[in-house]
Amino acid sequence: MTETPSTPPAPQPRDPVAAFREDSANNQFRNARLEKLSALRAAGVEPYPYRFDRTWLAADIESQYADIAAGTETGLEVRICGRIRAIRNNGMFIDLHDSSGKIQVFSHKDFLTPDQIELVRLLDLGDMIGVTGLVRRTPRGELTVNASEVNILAKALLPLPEKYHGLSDVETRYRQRYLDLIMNPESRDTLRKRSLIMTAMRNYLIGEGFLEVETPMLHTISGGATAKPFVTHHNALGMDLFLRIAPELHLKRLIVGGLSDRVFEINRCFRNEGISPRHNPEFTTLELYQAFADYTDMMSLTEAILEHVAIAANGTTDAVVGDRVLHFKGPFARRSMAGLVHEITGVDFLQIDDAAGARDAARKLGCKIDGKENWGQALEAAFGHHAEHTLIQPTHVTDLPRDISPLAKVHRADPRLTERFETYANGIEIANAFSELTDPQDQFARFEDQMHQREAGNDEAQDMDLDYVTALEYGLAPTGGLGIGIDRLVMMLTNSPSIRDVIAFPTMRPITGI
RNA sequence: GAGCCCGUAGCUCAGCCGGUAGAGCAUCUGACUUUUAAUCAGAGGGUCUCGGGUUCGAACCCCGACGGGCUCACCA
Repeated sequence: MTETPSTPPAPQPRDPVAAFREDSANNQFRNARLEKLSALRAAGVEPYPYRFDRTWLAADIESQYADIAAGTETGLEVRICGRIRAIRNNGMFIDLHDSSGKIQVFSHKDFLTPDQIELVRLLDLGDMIGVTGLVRRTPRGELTVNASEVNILAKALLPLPEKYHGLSDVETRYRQRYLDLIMNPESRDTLRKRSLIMTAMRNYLIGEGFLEVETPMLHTISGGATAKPFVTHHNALGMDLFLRIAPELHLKRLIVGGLSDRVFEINRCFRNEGISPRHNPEFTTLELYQAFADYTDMMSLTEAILEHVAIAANGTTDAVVGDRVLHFKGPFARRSMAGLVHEITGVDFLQIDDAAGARDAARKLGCKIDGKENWGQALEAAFGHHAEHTLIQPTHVTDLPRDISPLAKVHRADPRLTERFETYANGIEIANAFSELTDPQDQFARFEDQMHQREAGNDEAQDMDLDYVTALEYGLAPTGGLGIGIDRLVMMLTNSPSIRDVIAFPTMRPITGI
């Protein structure tokens, strides 16, 4: 009997701490910089000091002296600080980058003590330094600070990526975002714009009388959306908890309680689903609820919010996405889901009465149908397959089926539909809103229907939330609700092809280190 | 979860039909004090992601693993 061809022996994982120590010790760049670090300390210079009094940002100096002629001395003494991004002529010229931009530093023996010249000799690309000196424009036209004092603020032990081609490896850019941000101005711009967008959104809503609130991330019942949750465990309670898939049910409880007639939350949701250029396991949403309003009010509000944040991001309601320009200027087109499908495919689902007929119709339209779909799911499938990707300019797709909208009020004109809309742009959904279902008995029945769907194998069906039904039994005012996917909105307003570009630290598999 | 593609120096990339590793920048040494991707001369730097296999010989061919990208599925 010959030896059984066994699976190859599992590679021994390296102890990551030992590996870090070993790799560091063998790193020629790091060792060269460690020697300079020692030389600094030997000269009495602390390479990691506590603070620096900055008086100017690079961009402010530039705008202040944009018009002075080459060769002009300003007489203004500034204290600037930032990261060394280029060294020319043996340290005589240093490009210093701060959060606002770049400025050149001139370090010459005429202005610096011999000790300071020695310190400059020990500087490397990537070091953080502070510089004191007079501003002038060189004969070659470069705005420059004539250093009279140089302070090291942080010695960099590792070299930066190459100055010309920069860092382009997408994996490194996402894993080591700090490097990406140092090297790629467009990454900084995108994440800064994200912050502007969120601030503008908050300010707008607060100006409209909305109260910002926080609701639980840890849920005992996974509700408010149809999605698979992450499960975690609380040791002291001895129970599993779900990371929330949506804040919806808690926010509406706050409306019931009268905390405010208008509440909103901008925060994270978690869904245990696939990762793609448009999906990250954790993502950020705006959800807001406005008492005494319905879904038509939400359409206007959606338009107002998108207009407002588009201008905050880009100064215009036009957003360039690839080779297209999206116009975030209301009013957006309003198209019913069934109407769109009818127009595009010629099939009018409203003329089909039963689920089996709807499934047949969807199947004939090329949709993947497994036979368990109800009428609304079949219509949704047809919409997803044929209509969704055609919606380039912002469009409210209205009157979604009741079957797929367990938290929305039945449409006042057609019991198969709800007063719900989703806003699409560039072929993807960015907003979802409805006249909230406020009838507790109807809500209870909808939850029961969801439970039946779950029993039938739909693991994304929502759980019964009896406390939420109880809240409704105390009376929820007519309420309009709206959710906006912040990440996707930021993608559109920053022309980012991947959701990972608009999330500072997107979810990545760890490096195993074998 | 499936399919396709990718992984070479710190970074950006070459590496042909399988013959034993290259460039630029960066680093180090020297020259040079008004540069702008500074320049010039020299030097060092590699477990070719990892593990098997085929072969006299593998960065290259085959199998597997790991990581990433795109597409699809699911969804926002």
